[in-house]
Amino acid sequence: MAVDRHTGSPRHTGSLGRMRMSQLFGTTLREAPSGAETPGYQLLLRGAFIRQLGQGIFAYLPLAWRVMRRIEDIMREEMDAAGGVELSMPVVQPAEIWKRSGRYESVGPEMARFSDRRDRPVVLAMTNEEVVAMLAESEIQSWRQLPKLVYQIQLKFRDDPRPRAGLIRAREFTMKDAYSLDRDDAGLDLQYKRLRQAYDEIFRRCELPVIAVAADVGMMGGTEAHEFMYLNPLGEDTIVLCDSCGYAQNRQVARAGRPVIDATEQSRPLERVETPDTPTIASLSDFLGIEQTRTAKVVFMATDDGRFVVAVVRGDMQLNETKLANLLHAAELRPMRTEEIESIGCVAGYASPIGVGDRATVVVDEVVAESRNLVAGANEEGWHLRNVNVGRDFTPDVVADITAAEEGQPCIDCGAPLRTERSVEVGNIFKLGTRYTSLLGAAYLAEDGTEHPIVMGSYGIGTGRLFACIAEEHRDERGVRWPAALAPFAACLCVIGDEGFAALDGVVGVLESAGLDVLVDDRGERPGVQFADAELIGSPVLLTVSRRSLESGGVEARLRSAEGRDSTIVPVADLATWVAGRVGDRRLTPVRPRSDG
RNA sequence: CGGGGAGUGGCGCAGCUUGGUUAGCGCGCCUGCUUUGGGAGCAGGAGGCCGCGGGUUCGAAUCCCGCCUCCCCGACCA
Repeated sequence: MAVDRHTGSPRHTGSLGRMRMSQLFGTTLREAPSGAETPGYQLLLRGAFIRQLGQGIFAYLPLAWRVMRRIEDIMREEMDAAGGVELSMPVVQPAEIWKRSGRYESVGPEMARFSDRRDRPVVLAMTNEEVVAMLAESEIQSWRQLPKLVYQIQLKFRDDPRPRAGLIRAREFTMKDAYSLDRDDAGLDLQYKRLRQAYDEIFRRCELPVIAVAADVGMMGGTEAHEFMYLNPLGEDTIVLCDSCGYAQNRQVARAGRPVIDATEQSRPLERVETPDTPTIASLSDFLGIEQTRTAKVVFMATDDGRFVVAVVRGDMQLNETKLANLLHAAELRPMRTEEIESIGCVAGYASPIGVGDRATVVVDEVVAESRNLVAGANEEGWHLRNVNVGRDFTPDVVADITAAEEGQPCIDCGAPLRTERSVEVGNIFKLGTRYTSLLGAAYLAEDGTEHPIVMGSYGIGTGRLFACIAEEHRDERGVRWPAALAPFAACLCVIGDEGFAALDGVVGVLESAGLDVLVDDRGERPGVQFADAELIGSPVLLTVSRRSLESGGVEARLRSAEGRDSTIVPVADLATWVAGRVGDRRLTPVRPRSDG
């Protein structure tokens, strides 16, 4: 068939039309738009996978959408295998249900709120515990109807104060969120464990290396939580790892082994010492010529319900605000303002918990409580106190671990030095318990006729974020190298010259009849342009048909994952087998339901 | 919200300090010819409220004021 590459008329007929490059929507870019600094994000923009429409708001163009659908299909298979059923819950929700759970007030401006035409307050969904609890209330009456696992893949909106790194932290994003409903904690434990396995399998099939770490429950509430972390410096979470025993926790909750403290040291008398110009621990230890471990510092925080908190940690350690907030059952902590600090009789930079009395809650870190004779402020500009001892000089309201684990500190389990890593949270699982179900009245009748609140769990994976992390993980300087199971197409076919176009139908035919999807570059571009775009798009198999390849006996084929550009000639008759053998994971295999345990 | 940076054809940038023809360059785009294995060559074109509004001035992309948007750092964040 003669093919006119220049008139704009259709270049092929029949089923090829589904996968012509000329049909795709979006232009590849030689340079990434300024402002995109994350390397994978740059490649997604250059390859016309995504376009930004506003801060944290993106359009997924056809290439990205094909990848997203494949990711979603993997998630559906694994969620179904874990016993889940898919449903869809509304994005626009009545504010009423969020008021009933108490989160309408507690989550803050991160939740988008507006009014409908009759002035009724509504919100955009940022997660769906309330809706699930309401559905459970209406649908579940008996213990016989439990357990359940429901999930959806659906849009979320969170008005994040600072979106960044493209899709890694967007405001609008899709998320797979799942919710388990059980009779009791034992049932929840079982589903939690099963979902954790399902998540491991999802990330394995997506070829994204993640580790599960124990995490803070945050705004979700509940008793236990794990986050699935992709280790990458562009992440915003710090996790604490022990290479020796496998301890892995989010820094928000991680504990480190305590330093050995000499408990036999005698308490010495309190002593005022003049220390001009020493408002920081560093300047204080320099001035007095003592280790920072011999000092105590005071951090002033206020809770969202207006309580003042004086937190005392050793000078060389950092306050962990999450630990402190959890300890105080506070939704939020903020630093106290200077005038507030003065109002409780303290002087910033030279602060002491001595004399605060009941004007604030005094929380002392365990290490400080056990140490003797520390140097602390004197609540007077330019003065400190030597030999401060907890218990003798002031009485704390609470003694607890409120410091952040640091790189190099001993592991609490095995004592080996801890390591910290930056990471991106791509999924999480929470044991919620009865927090939502009891507030929203979701209960069931047990075998013995007594009523109990349903026990709930919640499980999320950010699909857009997962997509972005995969692009960060699998790339080189020329583009993304998509895992075979996820690539927008199994193969990309570059077509060179009239001879290439003439052979096109036969080549694509054998691939299509083998069930392989091919993106045909029918643009008639020069070879270099086609090669560059094929590598940018990143399908696992790169094919070229041309006079040269045909004279050599077939189609040139190589793998996108290969380092060099060496290719082999594959006869057309063998092509389907060759390609299929190299994208084996791509055709999704049925997943059998897992047995429990 | 605080600190920093940037808005000029689809993308990347220059011009602005020191106001003055028709706002320029590379890539991309359109037409023609030549080309066809790693982002072609030649020729001819199209495309700009120079982010928005106000002000100064005979005259503003350029100077002044206000606002908006985007990016980075921090605060914040399931």
